Amino acid sequence: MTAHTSPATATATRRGRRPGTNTTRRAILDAARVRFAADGFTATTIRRVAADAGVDASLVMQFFRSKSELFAAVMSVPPKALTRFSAAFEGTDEHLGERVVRAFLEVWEGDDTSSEPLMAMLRGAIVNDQANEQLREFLQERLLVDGIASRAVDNATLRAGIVSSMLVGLVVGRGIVSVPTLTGADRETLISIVGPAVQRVLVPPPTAERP
Amino acid sequence: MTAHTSPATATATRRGRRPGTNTTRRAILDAARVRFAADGFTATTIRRVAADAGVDASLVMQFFRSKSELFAAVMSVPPKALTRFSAAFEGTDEHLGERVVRAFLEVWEGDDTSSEPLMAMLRGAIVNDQANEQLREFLQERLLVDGIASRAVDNATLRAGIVSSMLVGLVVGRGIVSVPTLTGADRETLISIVGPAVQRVLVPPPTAERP
DNA sequence: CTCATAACTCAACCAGTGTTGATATTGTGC
DNA sequence: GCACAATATCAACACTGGTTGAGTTATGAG
Repeated sequence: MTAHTSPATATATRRGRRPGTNTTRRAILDAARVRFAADGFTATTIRRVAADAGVDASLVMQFFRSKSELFAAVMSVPPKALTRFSAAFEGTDEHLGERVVRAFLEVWEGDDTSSEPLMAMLRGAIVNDQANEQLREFLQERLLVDGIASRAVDNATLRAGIVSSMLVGLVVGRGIVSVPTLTGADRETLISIVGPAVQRVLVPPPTAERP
Repeated sequence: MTAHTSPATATATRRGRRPGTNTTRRAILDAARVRFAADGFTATTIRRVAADAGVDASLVMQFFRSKSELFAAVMSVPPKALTRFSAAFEGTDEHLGERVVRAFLEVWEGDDTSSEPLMAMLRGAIVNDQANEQLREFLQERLLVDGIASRAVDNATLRAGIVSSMLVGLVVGRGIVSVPTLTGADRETLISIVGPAVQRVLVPPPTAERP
């Protein structure tokens, strides 16, 4: 809504290269990240991103070759997030579930800037093949596997995948579907309820589990 | 891919009303259900649905007034599913979690015909407002609430929402993202792992839960 | 200074897509 | 049999949205 036909700055709609330092590429990326995270892949148009960045649409195409590549440049699992998860696995089994849930929620619902690529990935996963593959890989390999693989449990990988997908479901319910009950709950309450459940999946009690 | 310019049947591309009984409306609905469930809302075009049904696109518009209404006619939570869930709550607390998970998976991954409306709803939930609202309502009210509301637990509604969204996440991981580990696991294994976790959310042990 | 090159904008193309109005054929009630 | 409604196709409109090619202005190396 800000800049459309005539940006507020003095630059106006001049025709050629802009004077001064070169910030535009970054600006486009920022705008794209926001849009893709908020509106999803199909609902986000290049023209809109360009407008948000105060730039012509064709420039976007010149920097990134296509809409898909622009999306790919934005949608990702930040390495920070992966580190965060690995860290959650250090230490004893005792409150493992709780730690994992906390890490998950903090990473996904942290400050907007860092969670946007994740949201973009989620929202794109249904329509865009790259996002779908990225999410699959995330759920399959990158997330809890290396953490849990070292633990001596049956179906370790499966358990990791289950926990991941379930927590993604929780995030979707809060952030995309916006279920009032879920959005209304504060993080700690959520952790106190979900934590033990996740614990139960990751570290099953030795007594039961076999009918 | 089948019928486009010249359907395989003898009807050819005749101009007016077809002789015989009237099946076309149902055919359109069937085609739409399949497409919406498989490709999602935006990726599904009216022309494609029409082609699948062996019909001109404008006829689809005549029966259902718009793409959204066609989608609305297809995407839904079948009453059968709701009944199934209610039934899962009858009986003791003891294996409640297991029963709920089983009901959930059976309903969502049953024969294609009955699960397609649910899948359509899921795939549409990101792009289409109606689907989003329907899913929200499903997670919020229709699902486990009436079942769990009668039980004397703190945060009963919240717990219901948590379980629902987590199980939706599981279904998404299996059916939409197609995580190999998850798709590879058979339903009973899944139930045996997820059941206790869900149990832990719905019927928390009286001893713990307060740090 | 000069000139290649990078950073820009403009106008337009092109393919789809939802949607509509006109028309043709069949069924049905009188 | 006949008018009217229901069922069907066809052609085309309006519009969006990704993508492209040509032209315009700054930067930076030689």
